[in-house]
Amino acid sequence: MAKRSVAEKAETHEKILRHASQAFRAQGSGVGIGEVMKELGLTHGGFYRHFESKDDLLVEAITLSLNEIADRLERVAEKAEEGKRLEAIITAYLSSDHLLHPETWCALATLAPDMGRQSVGVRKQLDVALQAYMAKMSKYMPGKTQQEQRDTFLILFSGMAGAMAMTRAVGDKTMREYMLDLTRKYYLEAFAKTSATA
Amino acid sequence: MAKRSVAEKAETHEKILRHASQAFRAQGSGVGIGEVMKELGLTHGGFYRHFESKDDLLVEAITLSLNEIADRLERVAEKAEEGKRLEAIITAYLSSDHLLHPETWCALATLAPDMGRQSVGVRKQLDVALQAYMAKMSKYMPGKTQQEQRDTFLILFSGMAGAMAMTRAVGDKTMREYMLDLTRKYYLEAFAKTSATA
DNA sequence: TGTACATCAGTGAACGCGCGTTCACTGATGTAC
DNA sequence: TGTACATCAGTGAACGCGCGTTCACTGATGTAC
Repeated sequence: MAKRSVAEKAETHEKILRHASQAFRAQGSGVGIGEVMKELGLTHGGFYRHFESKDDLLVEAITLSLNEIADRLERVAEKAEEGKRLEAIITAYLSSDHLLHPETWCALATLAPDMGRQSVGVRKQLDVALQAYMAKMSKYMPGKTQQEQRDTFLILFSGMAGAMAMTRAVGDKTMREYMLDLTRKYYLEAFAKTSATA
Repeated sequence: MAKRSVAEKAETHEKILRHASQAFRAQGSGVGIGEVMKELGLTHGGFYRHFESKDDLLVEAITLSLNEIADRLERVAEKAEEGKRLEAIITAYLSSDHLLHPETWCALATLAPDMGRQSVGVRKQLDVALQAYMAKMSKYMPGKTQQEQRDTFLILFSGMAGAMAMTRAVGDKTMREYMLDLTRKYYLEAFAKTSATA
């Protein structure tokens, strides 16, 4: 209707971003601008006062998603006692809550193939977000050097994201629960064995 | 133009299916019917003489894709000498060829999240294709019982599919190659260690 | 084997719909005096 | 502090485009006699 205050504009910007980040995770990067705006009680035309293009929104939304999940897992890790932090991360990542709520969890499990199909410009920006995800998580990974910790992050998180994606691809509910339990046990055993190892 | 012979119809049907199966893997399930038909020198209207709907095509195309990749990996395994078959499968799956040619390789690495967003009816049919994939591959998996072999398939293939999807999500070429090598070494070490273990 | 006719693969226009983006307009906000 | 005016967040129509699906039409194929 009319001009808004600086605070109101920032609020709207964030509402669009947060809602889009959830919508993309839930329904894929094909979600339309009109739909996102409509669900916020706005019309599509106003979108361009906040973002340059849909690609711009996609980059910002995925970046936010990855920051969110990194912070979330960091909180999970910090709540756990020393020595059980990796275990806590794996248990949270491969949880029923993650399976059933793609919109608030890891964007890699829902958008990795979509990310791979973006333009070079978009992917360069997404690389930054991925690096940040890795930087935040790798301190909880086993390994003698930073490089080893990063390697472990790449192996573990790509594996867990694949497990989550494939579990969601399965239609049969019993099979889904089975796969989730199975992979959680595997990653706990392979990466967070508190006993033995040395 | 006019009616075609039975053989010609079957040929067209297969051409549509094969081309769609590659297009979906390369560009995602959003690829349009018109585009698929156009690339075969046909018009969109004729599509419905061969498939009931786009969902029908998607199910058949993903089923074909999964059959194709299972057969391909089976051939790779059979060519390898006894005891090195799993190693051959992992090496082929996490190869540069797979990374660079999503259209002829595993549909799980490109379409798993899309599969998870389909209707209940579509997913029931996709479950059958996934089961067939597992049935063909699990005989090459380590494990004392069929159940153990299937469990290993689920863990290994969801992990490798995730590794491939995340590697493709990375824009930087050096980083991509690094991730591919890293994950290939990990899965070989973790699942196909020919030495030791017993 | 030859003829008449039903079948139906493929065409291309049309359906309603949604996409990303642009733009003239509105009116409250923020600013310059 | 009060007034005049430029700014611009948000609206809603319009742009060209592509989507999945339907349908009247065409003419070669396959079949019934």
